[in-house]
This record gives sequence, structure tokens and C-alpha cells, in this order.
Amino acid sequence: MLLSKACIYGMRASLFMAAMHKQNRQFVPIREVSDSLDLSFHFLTKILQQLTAAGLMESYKGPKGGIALSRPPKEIMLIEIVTAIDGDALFTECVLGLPGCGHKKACPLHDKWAYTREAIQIMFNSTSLEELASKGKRMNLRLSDELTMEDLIKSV
Amino acid sequence: MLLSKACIYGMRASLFMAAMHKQNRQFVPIREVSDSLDLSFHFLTKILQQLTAAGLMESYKGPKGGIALSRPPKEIMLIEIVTAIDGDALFTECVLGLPGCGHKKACPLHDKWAYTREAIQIMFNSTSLEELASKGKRMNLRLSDELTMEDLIKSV
DNA sequence: TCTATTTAAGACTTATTTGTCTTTAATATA
DNA sequence: TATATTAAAGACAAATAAGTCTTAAATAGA
Repeated sequence: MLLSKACIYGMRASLFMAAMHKQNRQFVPIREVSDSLDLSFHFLTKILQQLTAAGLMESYKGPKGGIALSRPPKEIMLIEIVTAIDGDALFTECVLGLPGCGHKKACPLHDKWAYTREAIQIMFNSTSLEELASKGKRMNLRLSDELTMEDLIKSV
Repeated sequence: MLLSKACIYGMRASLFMAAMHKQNRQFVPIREVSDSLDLSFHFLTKILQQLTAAGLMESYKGPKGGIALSRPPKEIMLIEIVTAIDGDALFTECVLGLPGCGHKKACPLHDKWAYTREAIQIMFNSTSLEELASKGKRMNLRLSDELTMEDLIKSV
């Protein structure tokens, strides 16, 4: 699996927040996010804490509280979410798991993998939350098993 | 992590066997492989059973027994080892983990991911054990934390 | 036939990831 | 000030991955 479940859920939640942007709301309660995306509330809470710790989200306690993206969705790249939760091992480590594998001390697959993992990195590095949120709205794409982004925004 | 530990160890063992090819030996004992690569013998045994079940290796019990590649290294592609151990989820599943994500019922990242995962698939699909084994010997590359392919072949 | 060597099979343990639940702290509003 | 609502923190449980150990079955060679 490329990304951990925690990372996948964090990405979905971030995309949900990006889609909710411009809805004239400061903070969205985590419960609303977890219900909308059909994720465990407590598990999602822990994941979102990682994103707030990384400075990608802000949280506020109490009534009218919740979470919010700390920057406009256009300025948040997917790779920030990936590294905040899964770290950068995917983009730095040897595909055969050998410690210190690199140009000088390589495994036989190093060159090909270095090229491929850069393609993965570029995918996450060049894609913003805004890009996916607007594409998702425009093309009516999914963010959960059943519901599209428009469905989700309407339902809250 | 792209590949499971089991898959990584299975790949290293397969590359070791490819490097040992043409050494005038039918079967190489698993103990020799695990000692050479500094892997757990019992764990590696279970992994190799998956490769023999998949028809990639053959095994023989008793004295002079061990394992052997069932085809010449030139005819075994890395993807066969990956799919035998980790399955094909990496090449078929949604990066956001949504069931049934595809062209018709897509997530916002589907198009980019479909392209990137194909690059990963091509990497494994177009690389044979022979290619890596000969490259490893030629360039003195590593197959364990400390030892290169030549080291390993000489030491047995 | 007996013994040593080797893989096969599977029970078992440990570590990590995933998920649940309870309590605490902050805060808006009545 | 009292209450309801919300995130934070952390204990706990379940599921999965990773790794260990023992016994059984096959086989070569003495």
C-alpha cells in the first residue's frame, strides 16, 4: 500500500475541507467531517491532530469550534499532507529496504527506483487541494464510497 | 512503504539466486540464502514457499536440497515476485482507498495516480532478475546492508 | 535400514497499525 | 456562573504484519 490508512483519511478530510472552503464558515466540527466521509470520529481526530501539529490546519475548541485549513487550498500541496502523516520515507528510502542506499552505495534497482519515486513525489508535490477540490466539484467526483463532493457539501 | 518486508526479502533472495545462477549448482539451501543476506531463516522460508507456490521457484527436500529458480533469470520479471507476495493492489487500487475507483467512478486524484502507478508497474514489469544480477555484478552493487553481490557469491 | 540434512506446515510470539472509549480542557452562550 | 459543545490527550482493544520456534515429511548417503 502506497499510503497508510491514516494518511488516506487525512487526505480525504483535507479535500473535504478544501471543498467546504468559501462556504462562509470558519471552523467545521470534526464530527461533521467524519460523518460526511464515513470515517471513525476518534481515529480521524487523532489524524487531524497530526495535521494541526504540522501547521496545515487550525483547531478551535468549544461551541462554534472545529477545524479549518490554515492556508487557502491553493497553497496546500498534497505532499505536505503525505509527509505530515507518513513521513518522507516513500521519497527517500530504498525500494529493497537497504539502509543508506544512494548513488554511491546503491542496490541494483536504485537508479530505476530513484526515477520512479521522483514521479510519485512530483505527483503529490505539484497537486494542490484547490486543484482537486475544483476538479471534484466540476466533474462530480467521489470523496467517499458513495458520495461525490457536491453531495457532501449539500448534505451539511 | 511501497513493498512489504516479505516482498522486499523475497526480491533480495530472488536476486541472490539469480546471481548464483551459472555456479553449477542445482539447489541452494535456504539457510545459505538467509545467512548470506542476513535474514531470518524461518521467515524467509515462509516467503520462499509463496514463490514456489507461485511457480517462480522449485524446492527439493533432504541433503543436496534447497531452492532454485524455476526459469532462467532472464525470463523472470520483478513484477512476478511482487504480485506473488504483495498481490496486485498497488497496481489496481485507488490511492485514496476508495472501492471501485476507476475511469467511470473516479476520485479526484484518479487520473494522475493511474498514470503514476503505471510507471511503477512498468518499472517492475520491464526489469528481469538477470538484468539486475548482471548489473549488480558489473557495478559491484549491494544486496545486503554490507555485502555486494560479488562478496556474496564468493563467500558461499 | 539408519542417520543427517533439508523443506513444509503450522502454532506461537512480538511489533505495528488501526480503531474505540473515557476523561480533561477550552469556550460560546444562556 | 452554569451548561452544552467541541478538540486534546491518552488508555485501551482489535487487526494485521513481522518474526520465532517446534514438529513432520522427504531424501541422500553411509
